[in-house]
Amino acid sequence: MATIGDVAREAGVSRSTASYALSGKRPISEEVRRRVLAAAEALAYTPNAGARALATSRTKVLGLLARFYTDEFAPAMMQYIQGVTDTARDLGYDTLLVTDEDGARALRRITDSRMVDGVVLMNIAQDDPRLPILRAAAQPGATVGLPGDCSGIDVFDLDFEEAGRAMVDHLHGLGHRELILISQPEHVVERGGAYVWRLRDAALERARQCGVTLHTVYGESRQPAVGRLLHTLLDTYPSATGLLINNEAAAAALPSVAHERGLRVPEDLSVIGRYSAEFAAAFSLPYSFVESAPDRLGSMAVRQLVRRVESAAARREPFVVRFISPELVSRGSTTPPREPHPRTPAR
Amino acid sequence: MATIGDVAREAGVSRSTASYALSGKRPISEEVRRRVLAAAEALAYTPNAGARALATSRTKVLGLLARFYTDEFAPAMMQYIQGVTDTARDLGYDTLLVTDEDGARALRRITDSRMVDGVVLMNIAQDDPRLPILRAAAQPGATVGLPGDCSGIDVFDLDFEEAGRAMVDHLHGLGHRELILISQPEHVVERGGAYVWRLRDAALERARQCGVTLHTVYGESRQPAVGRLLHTLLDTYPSATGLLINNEAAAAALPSVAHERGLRVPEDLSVIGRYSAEFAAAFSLPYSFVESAPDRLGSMAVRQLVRRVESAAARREPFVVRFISPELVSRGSTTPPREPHPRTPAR
DNA sequence: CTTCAGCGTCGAACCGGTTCGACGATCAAG
DNA sequence: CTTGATCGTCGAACCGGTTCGACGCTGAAG
Repeated sequence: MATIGDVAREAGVSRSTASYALSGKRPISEEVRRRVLAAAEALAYTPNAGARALATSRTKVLGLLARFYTDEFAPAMMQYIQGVTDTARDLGYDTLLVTDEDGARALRRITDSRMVDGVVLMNIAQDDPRLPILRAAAQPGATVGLPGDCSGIDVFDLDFEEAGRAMVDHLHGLGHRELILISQPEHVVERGGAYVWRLRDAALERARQCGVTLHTVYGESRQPAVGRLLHTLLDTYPSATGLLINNEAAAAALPSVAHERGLRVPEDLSVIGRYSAEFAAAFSLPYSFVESAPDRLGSMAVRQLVRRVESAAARREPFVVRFISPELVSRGSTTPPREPHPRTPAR
Repeated sequence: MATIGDVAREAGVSRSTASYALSGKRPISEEVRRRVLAAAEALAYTPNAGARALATSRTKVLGLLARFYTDEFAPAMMQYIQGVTDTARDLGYDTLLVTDEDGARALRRITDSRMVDGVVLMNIAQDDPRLPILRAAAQPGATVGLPGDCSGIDVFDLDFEEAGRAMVDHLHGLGHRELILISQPEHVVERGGAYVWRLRDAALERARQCGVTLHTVYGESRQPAVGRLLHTLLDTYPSATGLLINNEAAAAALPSVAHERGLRVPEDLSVIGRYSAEFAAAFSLPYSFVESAPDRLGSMAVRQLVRRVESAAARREPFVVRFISPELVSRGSTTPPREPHPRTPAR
C-alpha cells in the first residue's frame, strides 16, 4: 500500500507538500498540485485511517449503541439503524455498531480508546447507566429516546405525550366516548422504556379532561398471545368504539383478529396506531396511524452529533431536547361511532 | 486522557518498559509490573486505538457489509447482524457496519484505508461486484451466502439444495404426491439471490426422481399480496397435499389464510417452512421448518475470519466453502395425506 | 577471580499521517 | 537598488503506541 511518502517521492516533492496539495490547506502551485494528484492516482494512494486519526485526533467514525431485544419489533430497529448509518455516510462518517449487553462498559471502551468521534445511543432507559459515562466522555453524544436526565447530551424523540393526546382528541372529535389503549408489553416498561407511559399517561389525562373513558392495558410482543389479548379486550369492553395501538405486534395482529370476529374497521371499531410508515407498508396495515419516523430521528441525532464534532462553536451551544411532533396519517380507519348501542360481542 | 508516557512517568520507568509490562511480551520484574499496573489503573489509562493501529497494523475492527432491503424480512437480517457482532465481540473485535448502496466502493474505502482487519459480506449475489475488490484487498474476507465464484474467500451458507431435497423427501416419505413450493419474490432472484433457485431446483429435481408433482411459484414479500397469492395457489392446485415455504412473509401470512379458508394443518394440508427458530418464535408459527440458523452462519464466518487475521498459518490455509446441513425441526405440521380425494376449494 | 549467559530495562526508531515555523524566490513599493 | 510582503516549499516535530537492539547487572560455571 502506498503511503504519502511514496506519493511525495513520485511527485518529486516533500511529504508535507504532498499533504498540503492533497488537503488544500495551504496554497500550492498548480504545477505541483497536478503532479501530486497524478502520483496519488497512479499509486492508488489512500490515507491510512489509523495514522490520520493519530495525527488529527479525528476518526471519522461514529459509535452506535443499540440492543436487539427479541420483544421489540426488529423492523423498527432496522429503520433507526439505517437512518443513522445513511446519514453518517452522507456526512462522511462510518458507523461502529455496538450491541454489547453491557452497554456502559462498551461505551467506555470505544470513547476512551478514541475509536469514535461521537456516539448515538438507542434503546434509552429512563435511568440509563450509559449516560453518566457519555457525559464524562470527551466525545459528544446524542440519544434517540428521552431519558430521565437530559443534561449534557442532545436528545431526540417522538413527542409521545402529544401523540397520546392527538389520538384521543381525534376520536373524541369524531364523537367517541369510550376507547381502549393497548401499550407495549410491561417488561418494556420495566426495562425503562418511558415512552410507553409517556403516551399512556398523556392520553389518560386528556381523556379525563374531555370526559372520555379510556381503558389502558399492557400488550404482548408476540403472536398468538397478542391476538388472544385483542380478543379478550374487545370482549371485555364491548361498548368501546375506538382502539388506540401503541404496540407494533398488536397492530400487525389486528387484521386477522378483526377478520375472525367479523369486525369491520371503521364501521364497528375505529382504530389508530402508532408506528412508522415503513412498518405499515411491510404489513400493509390499513389503519390510520401516528408516524413514529424512526429514520428521521436517527438522522437528526447524527446531524446534530456531527455538528458538534466538527465545530468548536457548535460544541459550546446549549444541549437540545428535540421532539418530533406526531403526524397523523389518515388511512380512513376512523369514523364517528355508530349508534350508542354497543357492539355485540363476537366469538 | 492519559498516554502510555504518563503511565511510564508515574511508575518511574521508560515508555517501552511500561508497554512491555502491560503487554507481557517481555519479562518484567514483579515489582515494576506492579507499579506500572497501579499507575495505569490510577490514571485510567486506555490505549489510543489509532496509535495502536498505526504501530501494529491491526485495528481490532471487522467490517460488516450488509444492505437492508425492504423486501427481505428485517428480523432475519437482524439475526445475521447479531450473530456477527456478538461473536466478533467475544473474540475481541468491534464491528463497522456499512450499508452503503455502492457496496464495492465502500468495501474499497474501508480496506484500503486499513480501518478493518477483515470483512464479512452479506446479501451475496451470484455475481457480486464486491468480490473482486475483496480478493484484491490485503485483509481476509468471508461471506454469508454462496456466490458464483468462491475463490479467494471463505464462504458460509445453509445447504439450500439439501434443504429443498429434505423437504420433498419428508413429505414424499409420508405419502404425499403433489406439493406446492412458494419461493421468495422474483426480484430477490433478479438481485442475484441464488439461494432461491438453489432450493427450488434441487427440490424439483428430487421431486422428479421420486415421482412427486411439485408446483413452484415466486412469492410476494408483503401483506396482503402474499396472502392473496396463498389463496390463489390453494385454489389453483386443490389436489396438492403439501406446502413448502421458502419465503418468510408467506410463512407469517399462512396462519390467517388457513383460518380464513377453514383449512386445518396438518389434517388438510401438510406444511414445512424454511426460516429461523427465532423467526418462528416471533410469529409463533406452528409449522415444522428447516432451520436457517442465521446467527450460527454469522458466527462461523467471523470465527474463520478472525483465525485468518490472527494467524499467518491460518492465512495460508486453503479457502473453505462450508454448508450448514439443514435441520428439520418438527412442529407436527406434517402428516400422511388424507384419502386421495382432493381438498374442496374454499372461498 | 574471571567469564559468560540471561534477565530486566532503556533509548531510539518506526508506523503514516498533519502542521508549524522557517526560508528562498518573486515581485511591488519606496 | 534596497526593502518587505507574499507565495510556495521544505524540514522537523508531533500524535501515541510497539518493538528492536543494546547494555548493565546478577549469579552460576569454570
